[in-house]
Formats: sequence, C-alpha cells, structure tokens
Amino acid sequence: MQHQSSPEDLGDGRRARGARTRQRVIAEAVQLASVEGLEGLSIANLAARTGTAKSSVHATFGSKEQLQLAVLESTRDILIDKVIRPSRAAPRGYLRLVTLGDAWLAYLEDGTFDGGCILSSASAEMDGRPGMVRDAVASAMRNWLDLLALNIRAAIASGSVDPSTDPAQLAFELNAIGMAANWHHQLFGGGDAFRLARSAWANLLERHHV
Amino acid sequence: MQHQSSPEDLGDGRRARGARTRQRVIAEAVQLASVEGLEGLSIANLAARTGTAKSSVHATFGSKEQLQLAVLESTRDILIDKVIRPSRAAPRGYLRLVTLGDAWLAYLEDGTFDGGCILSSASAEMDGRPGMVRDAVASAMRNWLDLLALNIRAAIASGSVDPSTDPAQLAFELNAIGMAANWHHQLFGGGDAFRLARSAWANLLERHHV
DNA sequence: AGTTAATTTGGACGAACGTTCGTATATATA
DNA sequence: TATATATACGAACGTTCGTCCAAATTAACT
Repeated sequence: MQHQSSPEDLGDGRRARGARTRQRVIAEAVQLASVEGLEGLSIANLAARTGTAKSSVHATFGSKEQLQLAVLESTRDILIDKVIRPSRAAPRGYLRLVTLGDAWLAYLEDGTFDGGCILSSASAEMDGRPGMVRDAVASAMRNWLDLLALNIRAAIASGSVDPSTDPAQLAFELNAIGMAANWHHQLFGGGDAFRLARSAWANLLERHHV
Repeated sequence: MQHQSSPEDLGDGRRARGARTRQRVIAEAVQLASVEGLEGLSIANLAARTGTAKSSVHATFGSKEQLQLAVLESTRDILIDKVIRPSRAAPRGYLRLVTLGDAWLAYLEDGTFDGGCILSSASAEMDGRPGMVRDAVASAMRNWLDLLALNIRAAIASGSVDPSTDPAQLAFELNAIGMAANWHHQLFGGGDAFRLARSAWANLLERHHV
C-alpha cells in the first residue's frame, strides 16, 4: 500500500482526469442552474452541453441530489471568492459592511451567473421541499446573515454604529436589499436595480452610523 | 338564437358545471404551485388531488402554460382581496402605506398559501424563462411597485413625506422588506421574519416622515 | 322524445427524466 | 508485459410528463 495520496492527488492521471471533468461539468452546471433553477437542472441537458454521456455525469456525482449539492458548494466558493475575500481589505465593523455591500452588489451585477445568484433563487425554489439541498441552502443563508450581524456587532463595539441597533434586524434589512436587487435585475433588467440597491445600502448604514 | 348569455352565465348548467370544477381545480392548483412552484405544478398531480381525470384538467385549461396563467390570475385576485382592498380603509398617502404594510405582512403570515406568496417565488423561478408566464409575473410585480410609488407620491403631495424622497427608491425598499419576510419565513420558519419585517417597514416609513 | 352543445373520461402517444448495468478505454502499479 | 483501478460510454429500464383523440355523459333547447 504505497498509494497514500488523497483523491485530489494530481499525480494520478486517472483521478486528475476525473477531477478535471468534474470541474468542467460543475462549471456548466452552475450556469445552467442559475438559469433553470436547481430543480430544472437536468443531468441529460448537462451531458448534452458538456458533450459527455448522460451516464458519465451521473456516475461522477452519484445522484441528482448530490449534483445539486455540488453546485451549491461551488456557488458558495464563488461567493466567498468574490464577496467575502475582497471585503477583508476593510477592517471588521462598519467599513467592512460598506465593502460587503459594494462587493456583493458588484458580484450580482457582473454576470458571474447568467441567471442571477443561485443561492437567492434556490432559497425561493427549495423552501418547500425538505431534504439535504434545502438544508444546505438554509445553512449558507444563515452563515451569510450571521456574517452581517457579526460585523454589525463589531461596528457597535467600536462605536461606529448606534448601540441601540439590533444586529439581527439590520442584517435582515441589508440582506433584503441585496436579494431584492438580484430579483429586480433578473425580472426587469436594466441597471436600475443596482442603483436603487446601492443607494438603499448606503442610506441604511448611514442611518445607524454615529 | 335565443342563447345570448355570456359563457359565465350560471343559468346554463353545463357552463356552470365547467366554471365550478375550474374553480375547484384552480384552488388546489394555487396551493400546489405555492409549494412546488409554477413549473413543478403538474397536471397529473393536480388531477390526482382533485379526483378527476388528467385529461379533464388539461381540457379545462388547454395547456399547462394557460393553467399557470390561471393560477397567477387567481393569485392576483387573492392579493387584491387580502391586501389592496383592506388598505383602502386608509386614505391614500402615508396612512395607506402603513396599512399596506400591515395587510401585506398579515397576508404573508396567515397561511393563505401553504408555501408562501406565489408571486414572490414565481419571480425567482420564472425570471430566466421567456414567455407569457414570465411576462404576467413581471406585470403584476410592476403594478405592485407602481401602487407603492403612487402612494408615496401622494404622501409627498400631502406633506407627510419628505419631498426629497425618490418614490421609486422607497418603493423598492418597501417591497424588498416584504419579499425578504416571505423568503425568511419559508426558509427558517418561526415568527422572526414578520417581527423583523414589521419593524423594518415602520422604521423605513418613519425615516421619510415629516 | 330528439337534437345540439358543453363537459368529462379513458386510453394512448412521444418525449424527457433519473437511474442501472455491462463493457470498453485509459492510466497506474508490479 | 500483465494486473488492477478509475473513468467513460452506450443501451435500456421504469416513471412521469404534457398532449391528443374518440367516446361517453350531462344539460339545454326545439
């Protein structure tokens, strides 16, 4: 038993090949799910777009549910990379809340997803269907709200936000703005959505600023 | 040709029967779509629940798309009956905005729909699929935003809202609160969603009050 | 009663879906 | 070179879907 390397070991050409196609399929699946929804995402359609056999896609993930979970995980990674990570340039607290708004709305606007934020649409799509996918969506959204609330508390602690502010309340309102921006943009198009959302985000933070 | 009565004429027992079953099917379809989504709504499932033949459901509406449109129309009627109509008790302007918030959040909370507001979920579900259903959703949402903006303008005209307020901006923010409440409630459950939303609605209006 | 019209029904169609299976093709190990 | 393993493939399964059609049922009118 010399083979102690992990499954992601690129030294093994077979596993490397598998990981490569898996990434290729997921990348397409993310875009497809963004437009068609997590449930509308079909293994057959996905196979046709990636030029592989339907059974290959299925074998790669095991089941449609696990494919959906993989898409969600990838979405989460993208969100961390495009929103959370750049926000760390600003110090925790008020300034990071400002930066999070900038990064989030920029990410919603920049066409990362053809059909808008997957987490946002998945929330509405899966909220009535019990299962692991729904749990994953709820967990991701809970983390996001917690992150907002954490920075609000930090801002209160550092004296830049009114201490009478309820962190959960403000987090709810900030999140509502972003989700509405995504929804407004997808449904009506144009640039109004993000102009309105940026203004709302700034006004809301300013209202609690001291 | 004595039969000049309209198709909705209840005098004709045949048409009456048709209208009755149509209503019965739509009532079930609305609940089903609320949980499964407008696309997840299936004629087969709907027929099984109403105890009729699959072909009967199809014949009644003509196509799945027209069934979806019928569900949307029914949703719109319910929304008018439960939100718009009671709000007319208050005079147009600031007070009606307050009342609209009360009625809207009460309607989202009271279990009218098993799976939450259909318009809200349909917005997220259909925003990437061109067609009549998407257009109907966009139209209904546009009307709703316009209604909010109209009352904001009236409130400005009557001097109860700061004239520097942008009606479209405030309408966007008010709508975001309600949609977030519905989303939050469906995903996390509990009563937090509506407590947060009512507080947000009141705070937001008060901020523009003069 | 008999004719006409509206509604309901059962049966069948093709298409798409997720899934399973046996097999072929690469790659790594010995 | 031979053996083991990871990956990819094609074909088929059973199910569900929307749709269509001819026949049956129900009601209205002459």
